[in-house]
Amino acid sequence: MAGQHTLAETERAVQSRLADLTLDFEAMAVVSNLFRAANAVRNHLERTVLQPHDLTWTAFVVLWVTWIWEPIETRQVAEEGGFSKATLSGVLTTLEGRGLVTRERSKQDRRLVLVRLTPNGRRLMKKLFPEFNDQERVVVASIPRGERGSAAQALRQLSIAVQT
Amino acid sequence: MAGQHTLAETERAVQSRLADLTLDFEAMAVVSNLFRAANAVRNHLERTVLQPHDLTWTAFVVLWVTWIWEPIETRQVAEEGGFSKATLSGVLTTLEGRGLVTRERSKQDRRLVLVRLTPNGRRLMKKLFPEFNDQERVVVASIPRGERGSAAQALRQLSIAVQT
DNA sequence: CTTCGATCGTCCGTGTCCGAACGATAGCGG
DNA sequence: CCGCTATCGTTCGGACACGGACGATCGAAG
Repeated sequence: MAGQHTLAETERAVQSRLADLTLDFEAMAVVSNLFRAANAVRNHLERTVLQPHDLTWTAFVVLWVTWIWEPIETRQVAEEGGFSKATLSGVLTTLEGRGLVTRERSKQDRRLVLVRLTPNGRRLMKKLFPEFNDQERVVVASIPRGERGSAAQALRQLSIAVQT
Repeated sequence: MAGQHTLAETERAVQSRLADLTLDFEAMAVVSNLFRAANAVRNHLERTVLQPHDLTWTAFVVLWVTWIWEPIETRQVAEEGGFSKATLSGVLTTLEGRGLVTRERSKQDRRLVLVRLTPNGRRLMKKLFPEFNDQERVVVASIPRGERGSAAQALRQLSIAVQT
């Protein structure tokens, strides 16, 4: 939803299709801008930081979570990263093939699989994360310094509001 | 990034990996919560509104954009929806197969393809969009009424900040 | 010790999602 | 009117992304 039409134009167009219904355009604007922003920021970070290292977004998230919490169980990686176990399984196979992470069955509970970074993986993250954080700085530069905390809090509220 | 660790725990863990570097944790929190919120909201809307009608997120966005602006060129649909022309091409084929949209070559410029809704597609959207907007209301209910405008504006700023 | 329900990670099928390459078309300069 | 260059939508290959089904494993109840 990152088009060229203004909000007012969109409202007028929608209104003409559903003239008889009362709609919440403010809610529509918040949700629509949420996805527009998430898409734009993700594309920016992928282009500027991830693509030069031949990493996808999801692969980077997996590396990041593992880097911070290793050794970590796969279910926790999926939970922290916000995607399904099925998705993680494929990404882990890719990263394992590139020699960035290792899988290892837990001795205590042989249903679990522990994920770790290889030395190469750690070296990559030590170089990559500062670059990533630099670009995060660029992204939030448009929000006044004093409002960043409340912005993060409002976004957190959105997540909590829709949790089942 | 929707895990169980607190922000403070994460900061401490990251700091211990990069003790020698100055990082912007506030920027990190904003970006991370942005994706957490976008994912959570999308999942919520998919579950509550889209799945009962057997529609994916992207398919709904395509239908919505087309519904508002038809007839519309495919490049504009992709631009408004925030995905690539390649992605759109596949989704359009699916929607065409289900009899919800039509493709038509432009007479003026035969490189262009115009997209329209079928009567069935229009009927579906007329029923679906009010349901969607109802859930958008639920999502933003956690943000105080007076702050929704500025929240939408802040998100819009994020998109603009990373536009090349 | 044995059954049984719960939970783990993986696999499968289907549907996005993108960059790159492609053929078709348009509009320009000569 | 004829190449050149730009732009269009599609296709292709590879990597996500998810729900559901699966075998392996655990813990508890009997």
